[in-house]
Formats: sequence, C-alpha cells, structure tokens
Amino acid sequence: MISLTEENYLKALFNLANNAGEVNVNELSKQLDIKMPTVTSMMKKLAEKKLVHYESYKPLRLTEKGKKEAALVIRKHRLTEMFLVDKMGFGWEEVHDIAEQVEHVRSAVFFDKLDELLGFPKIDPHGAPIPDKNGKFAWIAYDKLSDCHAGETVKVSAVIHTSSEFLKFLNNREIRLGTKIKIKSVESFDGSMIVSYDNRPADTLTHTVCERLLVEKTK
Amino acid sequence: MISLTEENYLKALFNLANNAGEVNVNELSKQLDIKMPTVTSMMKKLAEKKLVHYESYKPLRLTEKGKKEAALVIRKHRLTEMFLVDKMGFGWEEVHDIAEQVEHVRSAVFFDKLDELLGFPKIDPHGAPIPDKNGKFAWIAYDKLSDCHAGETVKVSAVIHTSSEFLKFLNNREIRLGTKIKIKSVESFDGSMIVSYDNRPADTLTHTVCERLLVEKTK
DNA sequence: ACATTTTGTTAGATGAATCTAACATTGTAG
DNA sequence: CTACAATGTTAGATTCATCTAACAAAATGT
Ligand SMILES: [Mn+2]
Ligand SMILES: [Mn+2]
Ligand SMILES: [Mn+2]
Ligand SMILES: [Mn+2]
Repeated sequence: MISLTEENYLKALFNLANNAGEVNVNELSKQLDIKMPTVTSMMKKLAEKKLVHYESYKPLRLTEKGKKEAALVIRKHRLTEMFLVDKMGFGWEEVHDIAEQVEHVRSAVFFDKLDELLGFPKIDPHGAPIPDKNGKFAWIAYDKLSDCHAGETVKVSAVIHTSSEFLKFLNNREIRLGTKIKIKSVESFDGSMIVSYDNRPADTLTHTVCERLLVEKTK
Repeated sequence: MISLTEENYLKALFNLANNAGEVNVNELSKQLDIKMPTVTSMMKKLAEKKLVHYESYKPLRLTEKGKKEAALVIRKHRLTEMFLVDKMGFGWEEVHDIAEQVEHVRSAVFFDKLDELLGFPKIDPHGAPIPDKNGKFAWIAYDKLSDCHAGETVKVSAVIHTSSEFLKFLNNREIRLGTKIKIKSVESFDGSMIVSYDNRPADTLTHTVCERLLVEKTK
C-alpha cells in the first residue's frame, strides 16, 4: 500500500528524473517544499519498499517498480485534469491543484470510468502524454518553439512548466494547443520571437515563453 | 482549518445525532470503527475548536458551528454522489466509498461546478437532501413504507441505511426512487408486505426492507 | 591544496491520529 | 442497595510525516 505522501514523492521523483534518470535529495526537497532530512528518511522508507534505489550521498533513482507506480499516479493526475477540462468546463489553468488531490482517490473503477468517458485520451490538457494502465508512456518528440527558426510555421502541441500564471498569460494571448504560429523573425540578442497566429497582429514572445512551448513543425 | 479526519468525525456526529441531537462516545466509536479513547481525545480537540460541546461523561453535542461544518461536508459528499450517478453513469450502490474520499477535496470552485452542472439538485441519488451553501437542510417528511397500510399506493422517495448490499438488493427487485408501490396486504405477525409495482408479479418485502424505504403517499 | 559553499545525513523533537491497559463513572438488575 | 455490566477517561506507547540543530561529505574556486 502506497500512502498519499509516498505517491507525491514518487511523482515528484519521476518528473524530475525525466532526462538523467537521477535526482538529488536537494532538488527533490525543493520540488516538494520539504526539508532535506525529511526527504532522506522518506527515501530510506521507499528503498525498503523497493521503490527507489538509495545509497548515502548518491543520486536517487526510481526502481522499475517505482517508475511504474509513479506513472500510475501521473496517469490518475492527467486523467483527472482531462476530465475537469473536457467534461466539467474548467480552464487548463485551474485544474492542477484539484487533480493534485483527486489523484489520490483509491478506486480503480473511478479512474477507469474517467478514461472511458474521455474516450481513452492519449494526452492531457497541457499536451502531456497519459500513461497506459501498465504505466507505459507514448513519448512524443516535440521541439521547443525556442529551437525553431524564422520563416517556419509550427503548431503548439504541449506546454511545459504549467504554472497557473503562465497558462493565464497564454490565455490572454489566445495561445492554446493547436494554435499555428508563424515565426516572422528571431532577435538574436535575447532569443525573443516576433510571431503571428490566428490573424492577430504580430506579437513578441520572450525567450522564456518560447522555451515553454513545445511545437510540431508543419510543412 | 478542519482536517480530513475531523471532517469524518463531524459528519458521523451529525448523522448519528439526527433525532436526539445527542450522541454517545460509544456509538460514535462504533460508527467510525475507532476505539473509545481515540474518540474522547478527538472530542476534546473539537471542543477546543468550538465544534462540539464536550463534558466528561455527558453525551456529545455539536455546536452550531459544528453543525454547519458537518452539513457542508455532507453537502460535498452528496453533490459528489449525485455527480457520479447522474453525470458519470455509476450505480447508486457504487458511489458512497468514492464520495467518502472526494468529499475532502479542498476546492470551492470544484464543488460549485458540480452543483452547477447538476442544476443545483436538492436531493442525492438516495433521496437524501443536499444542504445549501450555508449548511441549511430542506427536510422533507417522508413515511416509512413499514408504517403504511394495505390498499395504499406510495412512491419510493428515499432509502435509509444505504449499504451497497441493500442497494444491490433493490436493483435486483428493480426498485428505485420514483417506483410506485401498491400495498396488497401486510402480514401482521412479521410486518412483511405483499406488494406490486411496475406490472411485475406480486412480491413480498420483509419488514427490514420496508423500514428502510421512505415513501410519499399518492392519492 | 586548502577554504568555503553546497549538499546530505544523523539525532532528537514534535504533532496528528491511532492503539492497549488500567482505572473511573454511570446505569441496571436483582 | 449493592453488584455487575456498560460506558467513558487517563496514561502511556506507536506510527507517520514533519521539523531543527549539529555534523559529515562532496563540490567548487582560487
Ligand atoms: Mn498537473
Ligand atoms: Mn498529490
Ligand atoms: Mn453516501
Ligand atoms: Mn470521508
């Protein structure tokens, strides 16, 4: 049995590990806003349960079992977010905090029903993939808008760092998943882009914004 | 701030208090499946928070504040159950355990949205009233089927003791809210009733069943 | 290479919610 | 009215998740 608290640690570990596969105690501590000694002791507990590999002073790594359990929590989170947006009419900027709680509901039928009512969605409202019931992800390789070039037209496919503030900013600019953005020019000194989309007047997106938008190139 | 645990105690107190307004430590202990000393110490804590009146060896009573908070938890529970049945397609026998968890989600907008999507329902899937946002109940005075007489035709309006087993029994008999039951005869020695409804063959309902069905008399 | 900073661990304390064992009060049945 | 049963409280222990203070290891920079 994995407690609510343990589920949150596993999810945070998984999300931080994305590239290297390794996470520092310090990083995890900051991510969860929990002090390092608490994290150390929880890591020992999760190691007992064979969910993480733990050795003193070494970076943390999820075991295969840990990765699977983490993926299943992420599945519950993302199905919840999708349901809140698609079926309940919430904005994509409103759903994270609610999903952070609902993801801990213990009921297989509940999440199966969400999945079914949503038509077995593959991505969540922020474009992130929803793992299947075995915890397998269908990773999709998107480009950061900030890595694209003047003259290209791209489709917004996902957002990273999905803080409510950033999502509200995108709402103001009327940028959503699916928006086709034409890159007019790129300022080489600060990486900001002058873009147009949806017949709006040309607009500037800062490098910070462009780094957080994942896109697909359209030919 | 009222913890999840405290919310469950308040709800149990409220539900047990229905008539007398008073609840024994022992009753509450059994209801929650928590030992008496634990209940006593929680009562002292809730008394500190002005949610219950507590005096040693005296029956427990919710304060007005406690009643209101309890009603608001019940509101969240019942809105959740209603949503699960009406909007998600669960059976009325499946929803209690899920609602028991979802009721603790901390998000006013979430429950407001449920309420709105449901069209501000007044009763839950078991016929129980849903308190308003101020914790006020619109009590409806129903009769127990067991208090009705041969020859009367009544409409099932609510069920009490909504265990999954009892609800599945009603499913098998195709008895739901709204079913019109004609009382053919009452066995005086055991209180069982021979009834007919929905053009089904006459059927016997034991006293135990009749006590748990709340009905309205139809003229 | 050493001093300093950053990161990580150990030890011990705390608060919430639970338990058992022992004792106290209240209610009840002869 | 007394004895026994039922109910309730107190005291002390446990588990979980957290913290702070002190110490230890690793990384960094001059
Ligand atoms: Mn989220
Ligand atoms: Mn969470
Ligand atoms: Mn219920
Ligand atoms: Mn509950």
